[in-house]
Amino acid sequence: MSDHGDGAGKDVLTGLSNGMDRHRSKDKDHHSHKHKHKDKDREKSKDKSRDKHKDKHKDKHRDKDKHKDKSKDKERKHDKEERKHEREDRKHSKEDRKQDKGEKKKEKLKEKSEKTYVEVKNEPVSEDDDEMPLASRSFSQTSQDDSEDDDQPLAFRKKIKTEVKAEKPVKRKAEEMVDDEDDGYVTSKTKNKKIKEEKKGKPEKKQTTPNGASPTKRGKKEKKEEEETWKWWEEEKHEDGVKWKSLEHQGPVFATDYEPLPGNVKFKYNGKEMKLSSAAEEVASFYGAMLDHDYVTKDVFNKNFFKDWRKFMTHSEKEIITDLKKCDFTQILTYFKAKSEEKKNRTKEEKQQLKADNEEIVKEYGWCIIDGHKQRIGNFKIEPPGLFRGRGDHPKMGMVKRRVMPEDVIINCSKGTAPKPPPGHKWKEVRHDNTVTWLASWTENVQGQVKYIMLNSASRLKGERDWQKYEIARKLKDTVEKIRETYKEDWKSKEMKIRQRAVALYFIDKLALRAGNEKDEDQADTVGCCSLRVEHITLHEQKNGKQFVVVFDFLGKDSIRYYNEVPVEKRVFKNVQIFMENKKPGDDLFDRLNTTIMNKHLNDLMDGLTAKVFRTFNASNTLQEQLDKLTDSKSSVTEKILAYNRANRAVAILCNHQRSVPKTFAKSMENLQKKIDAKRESIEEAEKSYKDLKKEAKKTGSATAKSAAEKKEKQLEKLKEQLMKLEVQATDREENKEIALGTSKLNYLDPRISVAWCKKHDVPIEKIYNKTQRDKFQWAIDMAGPEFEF
DNA sequence: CCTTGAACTTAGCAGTCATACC
DNA sequence: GGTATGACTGCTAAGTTCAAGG
Repeated sequence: MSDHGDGAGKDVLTGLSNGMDRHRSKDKDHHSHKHKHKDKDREKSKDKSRDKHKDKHKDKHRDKDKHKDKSKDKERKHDKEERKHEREDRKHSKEDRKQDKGEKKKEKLKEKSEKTYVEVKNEPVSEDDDEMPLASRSFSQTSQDDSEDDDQPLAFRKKIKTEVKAEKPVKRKAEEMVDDEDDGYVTSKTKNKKIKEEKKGKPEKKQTTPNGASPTKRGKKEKKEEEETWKWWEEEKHEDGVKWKSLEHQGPVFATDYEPLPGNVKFKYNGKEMKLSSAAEEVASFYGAMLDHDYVTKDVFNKNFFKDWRKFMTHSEKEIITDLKKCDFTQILTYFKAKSEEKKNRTKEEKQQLKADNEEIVKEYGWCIIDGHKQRIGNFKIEPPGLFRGRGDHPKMGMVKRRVMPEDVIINCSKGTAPKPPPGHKWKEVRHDNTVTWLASWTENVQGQVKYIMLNSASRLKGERDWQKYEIARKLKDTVEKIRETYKEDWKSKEMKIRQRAVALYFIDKLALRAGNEKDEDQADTVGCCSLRVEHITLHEQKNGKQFVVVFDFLGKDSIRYYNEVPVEKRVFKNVQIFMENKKPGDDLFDRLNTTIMNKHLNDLMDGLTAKVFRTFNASNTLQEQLDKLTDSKSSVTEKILAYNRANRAVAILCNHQRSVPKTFAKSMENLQKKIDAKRESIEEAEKSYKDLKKEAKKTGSATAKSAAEKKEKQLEKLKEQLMKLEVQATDREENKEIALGTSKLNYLDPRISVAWCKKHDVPIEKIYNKTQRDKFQWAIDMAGPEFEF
């Protein structure tokens, strides 16, 4: 097992017949309580036998068969229930840890060395058969020193760090100022004037022309010019930490005011009509509009909603409405449905008018002027109020997301250019912080996180960072072999922490796992590499003819299931065995590790290296390899594109980018199959008549018959070709049904690889990237020649 | 050191749009 | 001309990372 270099997981990468069993975990279906209970029971029995590995394995096997039965959803339910049970355990252990932290250093030290000792004792068993008796000897002997070592250098490091910090000038903080009028006045004012002039100049031209003769042509032309002119990648970069010199914008667009329901739309409680206060009605309508959605079948959702809804009720409403089950929102739903129907049926003119209105808003608020250049803003609209739709098993789903007011919003811009708040309102604050890239921000009430208005991905600010990201990934390509040697060496380390780190890094490298930060209890329970728990992996000395197989089965980001059976090096296998010893299913697999430790180590190995760089590197590298492998320069453009898509798919599989099977998938597949069958039939027919014609031509020898036969032959060929195309389409679609290509294309694949490939193989870039993507990757399209290699 | 929070990237979904197809 | 379908876009949740403060 020394194949690491090209990583397993990659043998899978043609993406065509992947050995990985990946399943989506979202449960979209309604689930009956029956299932729940069943799962619960199963779960219980599992709990009982959790310390017996054999039983556990069995259990997992059963699970897998179940997957193959396509009962993914049930499966996930099971996972969930399981987690719920074990959450308790986790809480405890977490609390223990927290307590640990709180205690005095000396005690901590003692405890630590004790723990190390325990682990050490187990060590030799597994190490013995491997190859280093040395380690086993030194391990237990030095363990105590180790723990001291462990602590001491840390203390030293800390000192050094603080010293260094003290010397360094503190990072420039925003000069948080309540708006304009003050010192920097003259300079900023003059600067602003310049900008304003520029700004004034352009839009005015723009606005006048559309009213004139040929609006569309002219508009397009100008837009093009604007977007294509700024080749920021040929300009000098900003000094460290500074994100802009000048920034001017119009502020965000707020959600439209609440529009009360018409009088004939009635909410009913306990069968009786009831007029709600405006605030309560608004929240009720959020719920009513979602009545068809799966969310409303979930207890957590309903509970959260109801609790929050009551906060918006008047006193008397609160008294009456005490049970969500007695609420009847159906008229509200009907109303919204009718409304969207109406929307669909609007006349052309109305639609056009609407479109024009929207464009007007974009023109006004969708752009900013940054360092003298007009750039598109990504999300200039403030999120409207509604019910929080967390993904997966989110404890906060259904909570009311409040309406954001100007008073909640912080504006960030150049001095003296602050946009006016909507009439009758004030901004929460106006600041001028050029060390950040956001134009406006507010704190959302459900999770308490800050939300930002930022630039579009075609902007310099985003593009530059994107470019930089890929440069770091390329740098990793040069050093990755060395890093691999290092961590392989570390598998043998006598220090548990280092071993864990090395094994985790191996997974990150080989499987492109995410780092895996710790999460709070009030978020969905998902994990990444460092936060894997014992319950997420199972070990098999032997599985499907392969040795030392680790089976990963966990919910990752967005509660997407990751399932993968991975043959690993023996040493890794043994190490994981050790990590799992004496642990409950809910315990951390890498109990000595977190993302901070991992990233710190990575940064020591290479400047700028973090866990996620491996994902970028892995993805881009894979694309390059696959393209080189799959592209036949003699083939047609269509075939080349197929090759590209396959390479892309390989990456998507590696990164576990899934999507739900499109709702219409089965149907459209059926249609396609019908087409294929029809085509087959007509081929048969054509074949028959061709034979007949040929016979006749032979018999009669007439020229007309002969040419008719030839004609038929050609037709036949054409038909066959069409059939082939359809078949390719069918397999392509089938292979793609659960895989999302977009995410990797947008976030992980160095666009220069694709651009170079297009240039080298004479494939028009439009075939690979749509307009938005071309905008985003402008820099790459401009700078990468056919010779570029990742 | 550990926790928390800010800032920025990555993610899938749902609605809309464009286009192929009848 | 209408409809079905896939592509695209907007949306916003959910990650990662870094740095500050306790």
